[in-house]
This record gives sequence, structure tokens and C-alpha cells, in this order.
Amino acid sequence: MTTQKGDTEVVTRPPETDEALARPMRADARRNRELLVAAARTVFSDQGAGASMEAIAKEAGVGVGTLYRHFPNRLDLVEAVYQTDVEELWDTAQRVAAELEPWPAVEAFFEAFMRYARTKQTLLAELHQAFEKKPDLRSQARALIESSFDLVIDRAREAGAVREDVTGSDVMQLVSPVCTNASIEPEQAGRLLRLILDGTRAGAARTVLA
Amino acid sequence: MTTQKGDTEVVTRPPETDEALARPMRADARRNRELLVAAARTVFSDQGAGASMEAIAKEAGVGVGTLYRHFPNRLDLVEAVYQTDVEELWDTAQRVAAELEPWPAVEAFFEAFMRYARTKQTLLAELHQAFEKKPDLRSQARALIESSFDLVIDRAREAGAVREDVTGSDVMQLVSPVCTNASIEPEQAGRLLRLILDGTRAGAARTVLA
DNA sequence: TTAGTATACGGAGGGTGCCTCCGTTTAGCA
DNA sequence: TGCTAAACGGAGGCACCCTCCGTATACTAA
Repeated sequence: MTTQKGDTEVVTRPPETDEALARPMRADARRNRELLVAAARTVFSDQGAGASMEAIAKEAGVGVGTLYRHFPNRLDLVEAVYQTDVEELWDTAQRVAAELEPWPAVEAFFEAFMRYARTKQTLLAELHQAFEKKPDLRSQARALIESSFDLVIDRAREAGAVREDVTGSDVMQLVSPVCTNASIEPEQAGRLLRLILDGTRAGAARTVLA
Repeated sequence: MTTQKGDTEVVTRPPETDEALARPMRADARRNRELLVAAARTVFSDQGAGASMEAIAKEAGVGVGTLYRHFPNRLDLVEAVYQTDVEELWDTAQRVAAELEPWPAVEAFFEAFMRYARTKQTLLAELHQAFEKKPDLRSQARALIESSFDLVIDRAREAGAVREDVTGSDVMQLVSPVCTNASIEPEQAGRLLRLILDGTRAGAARTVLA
């Protein structure tokens, strides 16, 4: 969301829907906007970051004019896709925290994070530009992701499912590079994540550094 | 270097000129190739990674046809620029090690590394693609960079100018992220590098972790 | 229910950038 | 000093990003 022009807009932790700042958008417009973001996710994931704007408009079943009305340029669309992914990660954190036992919630959240990381990987090059243009985007996304980790990890810690001396931020700092570093093979990444999970779990052997 | 087709080619640490595998290239061709890489470095650094192939050919004073003869596509050119940068870093390491006192050599090498990092930063998005297409490129570059650090740091350590328990790889692992992480301001990066330098130097206060 | 209007839609077309093709030029050799 | 393989240059094809504007439609007020 976040209207294109808003510059000095501060997003509170759980951004929620901050709609209706201006007139509330016509129904068809809102529907098409959502169709477009969904189509972009599909097409990017199928064809890679090189997918054309035409292909995305077609997948959404609208004309390119409509696409460009909603997203004045390619980067805005990429940004929207990314932001949606991050928000989805936050939603997932809330959902698993509400529906699952503390430890299974952690595992489910890890899965979701890997999905998120995969998209980010695909769009890495374009996201890099987006981050340069809007440094806020990166920091806000990071903050929301950290909140997601906190939500799940704090809860598990309070329930005694993860060790006392570990924070959401700690886990994020360990997991992020594993998922983001392209030179780590998926198979190795899987092992590393399991290793992190095991180390995070309460009852793991405790090492004291010399 | 590295002919475009070569796939299973293993580059020994200091790659040196492995020319003359095929016939030795006509004089004008070699000259133009060098002109093109130099022009690309200039233009990328002036106009950013978005610079057009036409602009680069123009800067080099040749036609686009010539550009594409030498670099079949944009990525190949970016790759050549990067590789030149890495080789230049290696050359610098050798030069400062030969010409300067051990500690000033370390300082001079840090400067050179920051220049290298700046180019890498500019071309990050395109390099990412290049790395995906040729994983060797990344690992070979990394190896050569590590050798450069080793050369300078080992020498300084043996001369008693840097502390005993520090390796070239250690320093590289500290310095790289500082120079590469876009979310670190140049001013902060400068401070961090000075901090690393000071910590590396022999005679720095020694901390023992609890 | 209907007429009026602000809003949104579609897609042809302008502009630019990557890359190809081929006629022309030239370096290196006998 | 000719001959030829190699290299050069740049017009033009193609694909992609984005704009523009005539058409269609959701909402509102009577």
C-alpha cells in the first residue's frame, strides 16, 4: 500500500491498513491493483526478474496502461511485490503464533521465511536499485521482519521452547545470510537452517567460549 | 582475459597472462580491447551501471560492432571490468609490498580496496547475474583478493607491524562487509576501517574474551 | 432509477537500448 | 608490394519501458 507520493510517512510496527487517506479508490481499481501484484509474483517466479511488463499485464488480464497507472514504473511494481512479501511474512508470523504450539510455530515460520528469501533472491538486482532510491524501504522491511522473528521467538522462549539467551534478532541475523547468500547451495542451506533450529531449541547442549 | 568459451579452465593463484593459447590477436584488436575496458570503467563510474553500450563504444572511440566483437554481450563487458579491477587489486598488493614499508603498505592497500569496493558496488546488480551464470568468477575473484590481503598482511606480520594472531583472511572478512554493505554510510565506513586498521596493528590493546 | 462526472481502462505508438549483419578497412605475412 | 585473414563501423531489427488519449465504467446526487 503506501500511496506512491507519500515521502515522510512513518509506518508503525504493524502497519495495518492505513487506507482512506485520500478518497478510497474505486472498486475495480483496487481489484486490478491486487490482480497486478499477484500476477507479478507469479510471472517473476516463473520467468525470473527479466519478465516484461506486458507479460505481467497479460497475466493479470489488464492492459499495460492499467499496470502503469498503478505502478508508474517497473521499480514501483517490484517494490510492491517485495512489500507484499514482507507483509505476508508478518501475517504468517501472527497466524502461526495464534494457531500453532510455540515450537511448531517456529518451524513453520522458518519455512515461510525461506519462501520469502527465494523471492527476494529472484528480485535481488532490482531490489538493490529500489533500496538505493528509497532507503526507508529497506529499513522498514527489516524492522517488520525482525518483529516477525521476535513475535515467534519471544513466544517460544516464554513457553520454554527455545533457550533463554536467544532473541528474535539473533535468529534473524543467523538465518538471513544463509538464505540470501547465493554461494550457499540449497542443500547446504537446509542443513545450516536445521543446525540453527537445533541450536535455538531449549535443551540444546550449551557451549561456553574459552 | 579468460577466453569466452573456456569453461573448465582453472586459473592458478596469480593468473598472469595466459595469452597465446590461440593465435596472439592482432595489434589493433588488443589495443581496442583495452580501450574498451578502460572506457567502460570510466563511463560506469561516471554514469552508473545504467550506462549504454553505445556510450561506452563512443568513449573508447570505436563502433558498437567492435565492442560486441570483443564482448558478445553486456554481461561479458561487466565481467571484464570486474576482473580487471580484481587483477588491479592484486597488482597493487604486489606493488605496495615491493615499494613501501610493511605498515604503510597495509594502509595503501586498504585505500586500493576501497576503490575496488566502490566499483563493485556500482555494478552490484549486474555482477550478481554474472556470478549466477559463472560461479567460478566469484570464487576465483575471492581467492585472488584473499591472496592480495595475505600478501600484504603476512608481510606486515612477519615484520612485526601487525599483531601475531591475525591473518589476511581475517582482515578481508572484516573489511569486505564494511565496504560492500550499502546501508553503511561512507563516513561510518571510514571510521570502521580506521578501527579495523588500529585493531590490526601490532601493539594494540589486547582484549581477552570472557 | 437515471443522468452526470470523476475515475479507471486499454492498447497503439514513441523512444531507447541491446545486439546482428555485412560491406569496408587494415595488419601482418610471403 | 600484393594478398588475405582478421578486425572495424554503424545502420537497422527487435524487444522492452513508458506515455497518451479516446473509450468505458463505478459512484453520486436528484
